Amino acid sequence: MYIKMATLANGQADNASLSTNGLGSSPGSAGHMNGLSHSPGNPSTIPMKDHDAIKLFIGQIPRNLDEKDLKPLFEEFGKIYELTVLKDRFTGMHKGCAFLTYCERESALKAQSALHEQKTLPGMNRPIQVKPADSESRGDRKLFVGMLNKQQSEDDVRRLFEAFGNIEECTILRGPDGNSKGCAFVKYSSHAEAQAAINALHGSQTMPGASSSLVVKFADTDKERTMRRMQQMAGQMGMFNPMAIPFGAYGAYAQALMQQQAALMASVAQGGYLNPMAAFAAAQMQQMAALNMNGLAAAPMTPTSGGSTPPGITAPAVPSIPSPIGVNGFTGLPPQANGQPAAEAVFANGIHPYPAQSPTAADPLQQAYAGVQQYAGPAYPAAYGQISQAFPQPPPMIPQQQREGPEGCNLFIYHLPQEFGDAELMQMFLPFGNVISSKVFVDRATNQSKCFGG
DNA sequence: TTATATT
Repeated sequence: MYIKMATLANGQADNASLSTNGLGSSPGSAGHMNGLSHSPGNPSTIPMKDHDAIKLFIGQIPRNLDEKDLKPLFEEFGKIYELTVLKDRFTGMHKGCAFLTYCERESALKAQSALHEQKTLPGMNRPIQVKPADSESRGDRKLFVGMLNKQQSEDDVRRLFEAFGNIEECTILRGPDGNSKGCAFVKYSSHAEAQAAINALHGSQTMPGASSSLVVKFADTDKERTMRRMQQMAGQMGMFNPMAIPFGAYGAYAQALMQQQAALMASVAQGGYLNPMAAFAAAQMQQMAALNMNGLAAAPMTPTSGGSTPPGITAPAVPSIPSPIGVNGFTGLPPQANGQPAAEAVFANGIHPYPAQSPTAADPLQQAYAGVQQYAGPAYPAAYGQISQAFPQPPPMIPQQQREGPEGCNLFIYHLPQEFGDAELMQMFLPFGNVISSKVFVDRATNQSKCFGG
């Protein structure tokens, strides 16, 4: 009864709160099933929470701790209403954080002041985070601040921003060595404060040593962050990396497998054994599905948000641009990942594969490799071997009958004409010597040539 | 020059 009345008094009444049992709050949805929470049904055992209870976000949790391990730590501060470790929706992988709601608001406040950044759980190198979950507050209030002087401290940044509102958090982004990356996050109590800071400070000054004036803007949304990560990853491995093929073709299968293999996956990932491609694929399988894996064209990436257009991937629509055929060694890694551009030996078409002296300068998505390089090793070595660790019985991602020549004799060819098949490919290269095998990669869905092969 | 996570 108390709850029902309190709920109504608070103006929060909805259908749920007026349901037959009078319970105004229902914790979580499916998520709480695995968590620690009350068992509905027996009134005498139903824990009730304050109508103004605070849902806390707990961060920096070792991935080997689950709800029952965490419970004792937090019970010190009061009766727990709900405790849920966050897990990846597909892989089940522990995300290293949790949500915690106490029955009483006061318990949450006590826990926050006693624990937030006050201790570090075993195996973590940052202190535990205990603070109201994002869902508890509304609106964009976190700013990204760029073009700071690398010497500036959190206090310096606070001083710069405090005039515009109450700063809840201020963090300088630092590399592993502790050096500032010249940017920071500043979180205000409200959106209005954040906006005021943007209006007053963005572009207002240039810090010593910075290459342009101060940047003050709302921090990236999730979607933007994901896009950024994909771009970075794409740049690191190169969009022509043949390793992309198995993931593209078997993405759905891999995804299903990953659910079954969640535990193994998690431990492998924690151990750091997955290569970037595999880790990327595991983490971003969802997003990857929307991508055309050959990297030339991309499906429109959710142009739903009214915000800024996601940069990068969709921009260079190469297919309409005729490109010279390129021939490249299968190294399993993109050329730029090998450090120096590999042997600039023979270029069949005379076009240099890289922008002169500056392989890193160009947009990786626009780097159309064209040239001949030696095959550094067996096909698909790097990732195939390691993926096997995560997939004990990997699907036949690579045609087993595909023949591979001796080391140094295998070539990766791209920018093939659409109509090229295996035979044409072989024909083209026969004049240069005995061809053991030729294979043009074909999109399984469309049966269209992907315009590259080996 | 966008982090260690936010059902």
